[in-house]
Amino acid sequence: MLRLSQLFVRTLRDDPADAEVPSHRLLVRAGYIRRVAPGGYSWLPLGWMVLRNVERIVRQEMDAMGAQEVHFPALLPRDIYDLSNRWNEYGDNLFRLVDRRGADYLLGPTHEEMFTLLVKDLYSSYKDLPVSLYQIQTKYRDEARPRAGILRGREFLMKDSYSFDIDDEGLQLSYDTHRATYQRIFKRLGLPYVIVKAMSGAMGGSMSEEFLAPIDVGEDTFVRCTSCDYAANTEAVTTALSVVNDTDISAPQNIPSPDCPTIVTLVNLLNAQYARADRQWTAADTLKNVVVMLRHPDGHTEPLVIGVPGDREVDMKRVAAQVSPAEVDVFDEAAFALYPALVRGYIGPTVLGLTSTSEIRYLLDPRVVLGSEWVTGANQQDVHVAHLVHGRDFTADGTIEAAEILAGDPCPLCSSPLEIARGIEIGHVFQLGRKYAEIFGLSVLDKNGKPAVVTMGSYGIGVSRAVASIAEVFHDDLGLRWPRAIAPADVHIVITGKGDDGTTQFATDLAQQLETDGLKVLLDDRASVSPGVKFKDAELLGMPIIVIVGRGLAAGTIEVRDRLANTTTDVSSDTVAAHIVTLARSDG
RNA sequence: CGGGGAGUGGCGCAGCUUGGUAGCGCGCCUGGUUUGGGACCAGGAGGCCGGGGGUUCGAGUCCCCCCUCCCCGACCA
Repeated sequence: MLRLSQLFVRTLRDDPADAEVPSHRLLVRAGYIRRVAPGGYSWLPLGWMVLRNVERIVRQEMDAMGAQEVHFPALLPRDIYDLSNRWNEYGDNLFRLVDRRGADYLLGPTHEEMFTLLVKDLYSSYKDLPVSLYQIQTKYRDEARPRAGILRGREFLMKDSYSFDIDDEGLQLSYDTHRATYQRIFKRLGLPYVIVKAMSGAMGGSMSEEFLAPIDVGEDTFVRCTSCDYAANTEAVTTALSVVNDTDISAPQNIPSPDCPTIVTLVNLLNAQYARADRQWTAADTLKNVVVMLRHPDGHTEPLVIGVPGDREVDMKRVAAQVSPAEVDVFDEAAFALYPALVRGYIGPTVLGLTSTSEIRYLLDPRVVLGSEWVTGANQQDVHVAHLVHGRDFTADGTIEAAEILAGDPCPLCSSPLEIARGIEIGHVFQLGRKYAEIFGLSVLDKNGKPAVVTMGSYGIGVSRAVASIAEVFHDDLGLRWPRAIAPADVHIVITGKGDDGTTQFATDLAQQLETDGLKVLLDDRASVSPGVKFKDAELLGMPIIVIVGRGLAAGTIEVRDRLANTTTDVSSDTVAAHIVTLARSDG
């Protein structure tokens, strides 16, 4: 039994000034967490109970699917991460440190390397596979911008697991098993989620899906089809390729366009001086060429021009996801000086491409379809060119999904409109393939006695982030509202009375009875605290059931509030214990 | 790394324009009165006013430099 008179907690009357999102605000105000550094939080007793409850559910389900728990150090030597090149690839997000002998160490941001080496260390036969291992570990990432309390910390608790299979069919099975387990976990946690297609990013590999909790304060943007079940992170949305067959387009025509370096000025000029008979020119008629500088993990840089329809912005997040592990830098003045072929404001496709004289890589968004005609830069100051046809007058080195995705865009599967929403990434399942196995030489002997490279999957759940996500979903104006499965206690008993009126005695007996019945009770036994304060605290702290032992006791009734359903019931003091036990064991 | 906001007892804030004894509310301690919606009275404790340099008889306040935090973007469980 938890007694509020003894519990190490202090609730705050006012919202902390530095907290914006509800989970951060309420977790601090209710005394669940305290900030100690940017992206670093201490867990106080109530918060720690919630975190451990989430962890327990995750662990139970992982064990139930047959995965086995291990535990690695967070402090890891550099050489292992040099082999996978992640000492470099991870960039500034890696916490690096040096020991007394001058040796480089890092704090693990994720543990693919360690798991791969561990399996290599112990296993050497196909008979040993498949195997899935996991750990629940504190991870460290030196995030550029930690935010929203424990939603994005620099130190956070994560369940990461890895599957090892002899062939692709096995990997698919392991992947499906993890996926199903994740669905069970999030159901038990009470977290709503959408499974979206994702980019494989810096990890390499192929099939990848994210579990997003659809919450507006989330950092991921995803699309969902309004009619079929297509859903994807905007980074991973694909555009159906099509072709225009119009052989009746005029030859390219240069048009003088002084002081028209932007799409808006260009469209205005076209309508003023080159008005077309059928309709107005729009930004969608223009081909916008955006230059970025790619910085590869080995340090070398490369310019890249991306062509998108002029009515769309380039979504740098999408670009970054597709050029990963290279990083995208802005193309600044100094860079333009190095590449005179690129005329700022008048860049056009005719001088671009790896096989052109400029040797600058040129990629097109798939919306710039083969056979379509465009107005675009003519690669000289103050000149644009019209009637330039993709495939006839210019080609590119390939396609890149770069244009921003807008609500109403057609679904790539069924062409119905897409809707856009924000979400918190609470889980990620991923077919890694053989990348790490090859790097670390993880192979086993197959049936024929020949070495076969193992194929891997990697799967993560942000445990501490799940706590924040649950708080985001389950709160109201008054405070937190924990689902029964993860609440620090099942019942919060409030005593309002003078102490000599029998309320304290009754409440204490009731608490004892409920504990005997297997419930966890938080008893507000504070003397000389006014009822108003106790009510406010009970609502803020968020136990799913609030029981008030007060003035009704004289008439033989106890007030039972269901914080989740937001209902209040007066129950006879004789039967209240049974009533509460039943309520606590119901769904919710 | 770009843009915006902010650093004053544990928490929330005022004071700065116009330099002159560091304040308010909450919380905390003591005593008393209260007890169904953040009670009341009286008395208390607690502050290198983010840091460093300057200007001045005198700086929380004016000037310069630095640091930190929060929010929005670029990056990621």
